[in-house]
Amino acid sequence: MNTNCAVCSNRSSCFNTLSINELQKVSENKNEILFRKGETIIKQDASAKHIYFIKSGLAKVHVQDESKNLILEIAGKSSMLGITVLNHNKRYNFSATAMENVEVCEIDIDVISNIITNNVAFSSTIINELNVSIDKLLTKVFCLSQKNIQSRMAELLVSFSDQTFKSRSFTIPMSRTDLAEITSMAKENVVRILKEFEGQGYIKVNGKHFEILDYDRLSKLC
Amino acid sequence: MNTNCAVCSNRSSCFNTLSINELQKVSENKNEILFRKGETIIKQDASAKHIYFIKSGLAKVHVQDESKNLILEIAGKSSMLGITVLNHNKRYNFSATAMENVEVCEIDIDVISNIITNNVAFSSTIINELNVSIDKLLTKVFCLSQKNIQSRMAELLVSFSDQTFKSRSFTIPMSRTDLAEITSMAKENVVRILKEFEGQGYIKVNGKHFEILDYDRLSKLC
DNA sequence: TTATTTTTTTGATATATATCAACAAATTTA
DNA sequence: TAAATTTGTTGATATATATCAAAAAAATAA
Repeated sequence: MNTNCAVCSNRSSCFNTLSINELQKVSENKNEILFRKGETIIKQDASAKHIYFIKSGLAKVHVQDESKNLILEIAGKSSMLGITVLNHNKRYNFSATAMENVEVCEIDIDVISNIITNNVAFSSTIINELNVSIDKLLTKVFCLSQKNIQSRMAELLVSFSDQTFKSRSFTIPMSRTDLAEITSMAKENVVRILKEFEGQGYIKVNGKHFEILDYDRLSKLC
Repeated sequence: MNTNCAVCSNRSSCFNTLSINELQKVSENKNEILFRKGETIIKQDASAKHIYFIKSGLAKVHVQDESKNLILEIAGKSSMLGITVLNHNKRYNFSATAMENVEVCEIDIDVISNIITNNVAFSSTIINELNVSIDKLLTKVFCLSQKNIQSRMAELLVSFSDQTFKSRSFTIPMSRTDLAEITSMAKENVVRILKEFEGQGYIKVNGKHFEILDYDRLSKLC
C-alpha cells in the first residue's frame, strides 16, 4: 500500500528535483491515508507535523473562528497542503476537510524542511508553489471584498468548470452551505442566484449536478 | 549615495545569509531611489524586473481593477516588495505607491533569482518571508469577508498602533479614502465609525492624528 | 417501509452598508 | 491674498444582502 516515491507516478512535480536518497528518505517518512467524507485532514491551530499531498478526491481548505467559516479553495489531485507553514508557523493556519473519499500522502514536515535546507532546486519549486498560492489569495481577497454575490457565484462556477472538474458538466460533492462558505454569502442566496442563472439560461442545475450552458456570458459576470 | 550592502545597517535580515561575493553582486545591481508622496513604486501588471526593499517611509500595497482599489497592507521600513513574483509571475500582481517620501533599494530580480538557485540558506529565508505574507493574507481575507465594518476599523487601528507606528499615538500619512480602501468600506462610513469610536471613548481623532485611549476595548471589537 | 433528521427552497422582513447630495474645511494653485 | 480644487463631514435615502420562518424535498435511520 505504501508506494515508494521514487516510482510513484502520482507524485507532485516538486519531487522531480529530489535525489534518489532524498526520495528514499521521504518514502520512509510518509503514510498513505484514506480520509472519508467529512473527516478532518488538517485542523487549524493544531501543531504542524506533516505536509499532505492529495492523490485523489476533493478536500476543502478553510479558515474558521468560533462562529464563521470561510472556504478558501477546493483542493484536488496533486495539491500539496501545509507548505505554507514551512519555516514560519508551528501551527496550521487553516483546516482541510475531505468532501468525499480522499487519498493522501502524509509526509513528515521535518523531512521536507531538511530537504529544503539542502536542495536548492527543491526549495526553488517550493517558492514557486507558495507564490502560486499568494497569487490565488490575492485574487480571492479582491473578489470577496469588491464583487457582488452574482459575480462571486459566476466566478466559482467558472473555476469549477475550468479547474476543479475540467468539464462544462460536473457533480459537486458539497452542499449549498459549502457553496455559501466559498463565496461568502448566505446559503439562501446561493439557491436564489443559481435559480436566477438558470432562468437566464447560463446554467442547468439538478441537485448537485451542474451544467454550464453559456460559458461566455457567465464569464462576463465575473 | 549607493551604500555597499556588505556594510549597510538597514538591510533586511534575509541578506545576512549572503556571502561576501553575493553581497557584492547585489550591491552592483541595485539602485537607491527616493519616491515622493503619491509616486508609483510598483505598478500592477508591469513586467517584474526588480524587488524593492524599503529603507524608510510608508507605502501602500494594493490591488486594482478598472474601478476598484483594495489596499492590502501599509508597508514600512524593512519590508521587501516583489518577492511574491519570484519563480512564478513575470508581472507584478499588485501595485505599491508611496504615501510619503519613501527611500527604497531597487534590486535586479535576476540577481535575487540567481542567489536563490545557489544559496539554500537565503531561499529558506525567502520561504519564511512568503509564508509570513500568506499568514497575513489569510487573516485579511477572513477579516474582510466575515467581519463588520466596526470590527474591521478597530482591527486597522490596533494594527497601526502595534505594527505600523508602534505607538498609541500616531499621525497617518493617508486620507479617509485610503482608510476606506484598506478596510473595504465607503469613505463616509470611515468618518462615521471614527466618530462613533470617539464617542465611546476608544480613541481621539484630530484630522490625521490619532490617539488610542482604550486599547483593550478597541481590541475586543476585532 | 415509515419515521426522523437534515438539506433545500421560498417568501417576507430586517439590517448593514453604500450611495447621493449638499455643505464645510482644508489644501493647493494662481 | 483670493480663487480653485480637493478632502472631509453630515443627513437622507437606496440597495444589496442577511436573517427569519415555514414548507418541501431529500437523505438517513429505525
